[in-house]
Amino acid sequence: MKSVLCDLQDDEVASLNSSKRGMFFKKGQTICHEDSYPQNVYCITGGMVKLIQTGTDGKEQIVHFTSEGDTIGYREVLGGDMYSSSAVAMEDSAMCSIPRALFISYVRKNPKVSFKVIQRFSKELETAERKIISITQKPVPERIAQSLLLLEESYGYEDDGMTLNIILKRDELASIAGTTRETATRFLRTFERMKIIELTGKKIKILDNEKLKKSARLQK
Amino acid sequence: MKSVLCDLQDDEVASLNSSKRGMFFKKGQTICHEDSYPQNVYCITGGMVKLIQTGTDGKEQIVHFTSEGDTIGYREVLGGDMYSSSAVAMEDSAMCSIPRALFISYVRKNPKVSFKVIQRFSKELETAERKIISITQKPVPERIAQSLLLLEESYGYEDDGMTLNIILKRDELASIAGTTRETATRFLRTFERMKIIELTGKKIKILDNEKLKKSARLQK
DNA sequence: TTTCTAATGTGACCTGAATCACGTTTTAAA
DNA sequence: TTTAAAACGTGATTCAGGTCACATTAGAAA
Repeated sequence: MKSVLCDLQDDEVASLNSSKRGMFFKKGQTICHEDSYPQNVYCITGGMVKLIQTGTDGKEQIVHFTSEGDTIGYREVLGGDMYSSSAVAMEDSAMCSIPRALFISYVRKNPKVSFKVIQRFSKELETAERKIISITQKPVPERIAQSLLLLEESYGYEDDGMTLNIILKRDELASIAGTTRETATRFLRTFERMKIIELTGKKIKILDNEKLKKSARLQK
Repeated sequence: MKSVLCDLQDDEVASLNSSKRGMFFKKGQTICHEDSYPQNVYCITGGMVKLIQTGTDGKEQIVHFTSEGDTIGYREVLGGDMYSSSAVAMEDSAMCSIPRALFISYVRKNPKVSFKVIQRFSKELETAERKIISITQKPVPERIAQSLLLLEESYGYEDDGMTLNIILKRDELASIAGTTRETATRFLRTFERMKIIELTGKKIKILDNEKLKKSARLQK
């Protein structure tokens, strides 16, 4: 197990192994519900899971993607909050659950683990803040370009070295960029016409990384 | 000192007191610059400080307000990052600085302190995520109402129990709500006409808290 | 395979809010 | 107290992007 718990001591690893429980979710299934009380922290051992929040009018907004090695619900468990987002399997996914109290005790008792959590939170906070700026100040096409770069960073390429190694529906991509399905489609098409990307079904091939970066105006 | 460091051990408090340095900033002065390397963590002992990020076109976006008891720069120090925002004194402000390495060692060595940091980060993350949803999904007037409620929560009222105990320029309020000065003005006026608030100079008096909450559509 | 449903692409239209422009008021400085 | 600069209010205008409507395609189920 990579992630925050990789610095546990031997006896703790043993106790963890006996307490954790393997689980399996089919594509589309919900792992945990927004606004429910977290009983467990989930470590994804396979597949891909999206964290979504439901907005005012029921529109879903993607908060995060998580995949193998990521942990779900630890923010809420450590903060003592309800789940702030629902976790939904985007493909058949496997994970193991760790009881809430146990997870907390690991974090509390292991300075190394604590510090790792701190560093992770710190990164997440930075990302969130950047996203706020981006959404309030950048026009949609830039945000889409930026989202593509984000996906590149997180999931990398397929063997051809150009095709993004993740498959998203248009609404999902739209949700990352903070726009609508239709608008996302339109600008993806624009990028395609500009020979920056190539679309084949849901696959996105990045033809011109430089231009894409330019389109995202990523000075920083 | 409230805040994250209140659980230090005696000898640490002593060492802290000898290492920390009092500082004073005049209104408008910059305490630390975005994208510079953080040498210190600052604890505000008086006054009020805004954290701002500069967007693509140089437009400033307010990320946070901080006042007495708050700490500036610990996110960056703990994450090992550059300052992600500049801190600017909104009024004459006093603070004390703690050297970076010292602060880190306090956090690393004290499980209680670590855990407090974790909880604080957790809260901040939740707030940030909520803000992202809000900005992408709520129209401006709702966001303004929400911003007012946020200010109420953070700064409370003056002695009359109705006037917000913080003074902001229109652009600052606009920046919190993620809009422009003009638009902020307009909707504040609208709220005033609806007898929800009353504006006297920069002072904002909340006449009808219920209606305000309704305007923010704060189901959650 | 066929059938049904979900996902997608695209044009037409509409609107919320940004931008522009400018007069007025407030604040700070001299 | 005068003066200059910053902050504010408000109307007119513009436009990015959301919404709607519908045709097309892809995927899943039967």
